Amino acid sequence: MVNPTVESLPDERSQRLLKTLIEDYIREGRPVGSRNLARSSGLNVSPATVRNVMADLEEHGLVCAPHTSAGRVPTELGYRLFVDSLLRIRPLEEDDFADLRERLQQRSGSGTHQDLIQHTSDLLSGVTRFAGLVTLPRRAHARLHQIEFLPLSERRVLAILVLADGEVENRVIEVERAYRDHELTQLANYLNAHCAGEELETGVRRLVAEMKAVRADIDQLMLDAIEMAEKAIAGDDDGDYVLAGQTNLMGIRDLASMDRMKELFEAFNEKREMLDLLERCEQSEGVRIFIGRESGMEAFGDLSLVTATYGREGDDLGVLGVIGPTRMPYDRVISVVDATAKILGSVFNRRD
Amino acid sequence: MVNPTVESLPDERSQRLLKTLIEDYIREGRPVGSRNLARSSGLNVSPATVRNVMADLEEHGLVCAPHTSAGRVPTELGYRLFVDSLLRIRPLEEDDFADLRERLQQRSGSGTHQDLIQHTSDLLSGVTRFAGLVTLPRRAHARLHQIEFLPLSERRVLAILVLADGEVENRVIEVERAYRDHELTQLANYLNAHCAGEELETGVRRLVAEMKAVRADIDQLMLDAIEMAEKAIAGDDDGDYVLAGQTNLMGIRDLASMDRMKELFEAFNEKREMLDLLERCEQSEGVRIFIGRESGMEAFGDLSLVTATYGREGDDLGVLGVIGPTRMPYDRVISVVDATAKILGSVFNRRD
DNA sequence: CGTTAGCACTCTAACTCCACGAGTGACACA
DNA sequence: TGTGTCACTCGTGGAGTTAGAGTGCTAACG
Repeated sequence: MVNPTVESLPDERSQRLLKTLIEDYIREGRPVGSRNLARSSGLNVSPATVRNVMADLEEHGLVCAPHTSAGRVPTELGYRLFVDSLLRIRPLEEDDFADLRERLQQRSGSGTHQDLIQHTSDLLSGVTRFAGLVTLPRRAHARLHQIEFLPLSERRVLAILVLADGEVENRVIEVERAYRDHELTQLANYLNAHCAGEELETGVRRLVAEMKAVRADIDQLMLDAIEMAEKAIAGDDDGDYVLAGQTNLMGIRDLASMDRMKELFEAFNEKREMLDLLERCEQSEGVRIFIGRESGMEAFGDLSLVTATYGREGDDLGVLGVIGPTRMPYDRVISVVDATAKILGSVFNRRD
Repeated sequence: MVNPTVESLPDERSQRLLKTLIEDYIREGRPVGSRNLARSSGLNVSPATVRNVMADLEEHGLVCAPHTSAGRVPTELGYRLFVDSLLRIRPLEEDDFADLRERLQQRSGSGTHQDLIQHTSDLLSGVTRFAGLVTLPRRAHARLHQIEFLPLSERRVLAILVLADGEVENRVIEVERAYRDHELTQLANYLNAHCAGEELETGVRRLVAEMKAVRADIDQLMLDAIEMAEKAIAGDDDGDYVLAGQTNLMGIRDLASMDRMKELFEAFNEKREMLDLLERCEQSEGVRIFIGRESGMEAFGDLSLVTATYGREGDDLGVLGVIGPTRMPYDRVISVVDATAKILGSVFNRRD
């Protein structure tokens, strides 16, 4: 298989034809034949010429014909080359961008992260008419505002983490011995004095480091405080995501069979595989696109995924994106995903 | 339309035939003809006789023929009469019951309500191979174990409700003036002393009543405490439910079209209509069955809903059930739903 | 009078046949 | 190298056919 760069198609005309072919196919959804392609490409060539070019493209693995006497359809490789080299994405119109920001911010003031994420996912789904997808922001980088401990029973303590952005989290932790009320208050005071304003993980890690440094005057209080803190922040940071508008995917897959749909929805429910996939996105800046099976998910058949990371100031918080048919209007979806990521990032920025 | 009681079918034989017809249809899924019905009914009658009976049943609106020369299919009215009068439900085998209990309890120890409910829903879905449905337990009747207040900022206080069953809830409440730490502690102490162990609503209501009674020695502390408490418990008690195994419904609806499926899934996502429906179930004891459009939901086409309330000691906490094709094995589903409700109720009972 | 056998009729599902249109590959020619 | 042409292929959709299942009706039977 040829490396799918634009170099594999040296001549301008082939590129032009592939581009219009894919655009036409995205628009119409049926294999496009040489006559139509010749016309809509704007090139002044005959269908026969187009057929020759098509034969070349087919050899490069960029298009294929579903059967002998049908038009051509782009392959995954074709799409790949299309989005990588042929597609000109213009950023969202200023109006649309403002509209998007408006609709996202109107919910950003109040409510939990969960609400905001849900709303963002709905928004992505609503605007694109495909499925929207947003991971919950990673908490590891959340800054601690305050921590409190509440005795629940003999050996169980409730830790309450208030984060800088207003989120509150409860963790029930098991402890070795019974603590008295004032002890817990003391522990909390100690931690609040030493870790407030810091990121959860680094805060605790710094404490441990300090402890080792001044080994001399370690007292039981500090030891307990650190142990508590470690237990409290060691929450289920396994990640999760919110999916919206799955139903938009129904009836998409060209002759969408129930079985494949079922398989897909079950994959969404499992979440594990999806999270793996999304994690892979987190590593790259900007918009990332998985076409069809490139995602590595079997159930993804004719679906593609367009993602971007969102975060504040270079610090990634999570991933958002859109799942739609491989045959989707990439330019628009890409702009929307990109813009939404930027807006969501700025919302988190402001919250902090 | 005739009242669908067993009285409308005075003779034994008609009932017997309707029963076998529905059983056969549930098993096979195709219209059943007179020859087959005559045989499988066990009655020693000829197909011709059966045809005569069928004509009667059709007149009563209990069965209908999809087209002239097909067998008969039960109508919604037919199913109604079937489940109301014809169906003998034997309670679950002791083994199956124990198995169910086992599988539910293995998760009951740890975890939040949400986890338990999710698991129950999964269980219902897994055992019946249809969609499981469980509402979150109403909190109004939850008993308070402890309440604490944490200052967040000038005018915002975080209320932490620890309930008797180990659930913890956070509420951010807006207050009129800034409270100092020790004031909040005092308020919490007051409330803990006076309301612990009581149900949220009754506790506060009793406080208000007491306050009115001893109008004389009301001090500001009490006033503030009550106001706080009212704000704290006035949470979003709008209810919610957990649905599992929706995918089991795909491919059910006889020639399941994507469009109807989509409509249905969207109804599930809306939740509002579903919650209305479930609320109606809460009023009756025991198992309740909605057949097809009886539910009042358009999207429910050929689906039926079997529900039961779960709770502790006559005190309803919520509703659970199974959504499946109208053509479902009611005896089994009913037993499973009934048993699950009982088991879940006892789990909550023990937690308390 | 209820039950049964027989019969003509109806409807569906599955199959074949066929014609049409869209599109292709190959080849010869400018 | 590009173009026009021609024979060929393939999927689609409609028409016609058949087989099977099942019905309603009627007349006969106990």
